[in-house]
Amino acid sequence: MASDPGRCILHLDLDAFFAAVEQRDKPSLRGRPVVVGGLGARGVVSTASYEARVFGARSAMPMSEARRRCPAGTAFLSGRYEAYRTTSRVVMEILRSRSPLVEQVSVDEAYVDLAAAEDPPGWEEGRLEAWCSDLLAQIQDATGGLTASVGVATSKMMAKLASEMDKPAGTTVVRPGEELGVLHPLPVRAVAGVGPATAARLRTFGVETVGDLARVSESDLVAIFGTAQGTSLHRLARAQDERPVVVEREAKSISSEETFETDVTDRAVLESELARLAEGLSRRLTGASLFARTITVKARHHDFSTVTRSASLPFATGDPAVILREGLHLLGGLDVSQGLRLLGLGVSGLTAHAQEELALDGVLLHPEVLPELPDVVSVGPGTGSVPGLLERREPALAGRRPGGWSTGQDVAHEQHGAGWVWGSGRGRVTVRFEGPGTPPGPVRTFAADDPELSPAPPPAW
DNA sequence: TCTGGGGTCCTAGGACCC
DNA sequence: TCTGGGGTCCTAGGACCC
Repeated sequence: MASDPGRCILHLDLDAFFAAVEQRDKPSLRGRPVVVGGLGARGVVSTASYEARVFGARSAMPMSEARRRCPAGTAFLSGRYEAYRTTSRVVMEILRSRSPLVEQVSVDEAYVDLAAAEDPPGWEEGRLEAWCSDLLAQIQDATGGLTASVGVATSKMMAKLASEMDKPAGTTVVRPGEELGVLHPLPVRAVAGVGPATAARLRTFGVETVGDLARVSESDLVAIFGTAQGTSLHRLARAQDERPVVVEREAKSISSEETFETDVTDRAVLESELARLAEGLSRRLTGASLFARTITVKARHHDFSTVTRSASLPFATGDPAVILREGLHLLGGLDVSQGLRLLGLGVSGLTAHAQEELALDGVLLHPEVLPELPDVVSVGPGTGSVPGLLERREPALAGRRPGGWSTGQDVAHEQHGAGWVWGSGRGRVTVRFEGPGTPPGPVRTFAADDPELSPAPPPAW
């Protein structure tokens, strides 16, 4: 059976979300191409506004290429993630007010189980569409004009595909029984879990569309792709997708990484960076009341080849010094002579309780004696357990941290009021004075260290 | 100035235990 | 002891998603 008419799932996707928030908060950008993403040498595009997409700018595209494609007058902004999160929360609350079963997939995307709603809209022609249009109007009203696209269908996969069919600000309903007619003409990439690699492999078998895929036997798919992916492909090609809407999932890993502006060969710099990453991870673990047993170091070489090295501790920890020492140990085993373009640190094997003691041969060993064991790190306060690291750290990072002002950032000036950073460099920063409530004002340039200029929180929504 | 950052899931081989 | 097999944990890498 391709569909269960008892299930009714809505997928909502905020249109060009980051760029739309920027255009909302900066009236001078409305109607103009806006690209949000990394502005450094190695940045990529997070979101391009629809005006920028006309010129070919796309998510995940190198920023350098987006700059080549887009005309003068395009705004290239680094993100204001606080503002995006704030607006996201507003939208998710609206969804949760409509049904208790809301699965937030990302900052701009969510599934809603409409069958679980207090007053389910049902499949009736017209009524469901009106329900969706009311939802979109409520979102637009509460967010200062942001638009979203929604799809409603009997499964997550079909709902997501439906939401993509009429963007932006569209509503598409795939009613029970209509699934295969919609699904089969689409390219295989439409199936959840089919990316470039799988699509290329399927193409070698002459499979281009989902309809083609549905004609391949399950045993052939399992032989080619393995049990999990093979059976999944077979089912999804028939629109059989029972995945439930899951309100909350427990985190399995936490990681943090940085791509350097230029490749780094200096181990002192890498170790300082690792310390910074370890401290950040520790803070996030503490914030989530979690502890981790496995530490993973990730390194991307100059040629973009990527390796990971991981090690599991006999106990769970949240201590930055423990995470760092294990990370340093793993990093020590890597060849960095050709230079690293990226260094990352991650933790997994998360548990809610610290277990900083371990049973070995029936004897309980406490952290204090762990240093005597090979390959087991010490437990000590802060980064003090790595001699000299803090001292080395600041000079090593001097001149490397971005510092200063980032384009798009919200600021306040004592005389001129609220604005945002239009551009910066050479010790100067240019600010445009405007906000969601105030029309485009003047552009003024200040010294980057002007004491009257300070970072400001994003406008509230 | 090619290629971010945060995740999830799966596979495969080896260790180790029963 | 010519020798099998299941289960689980660990590590490394790959594919995919937003």
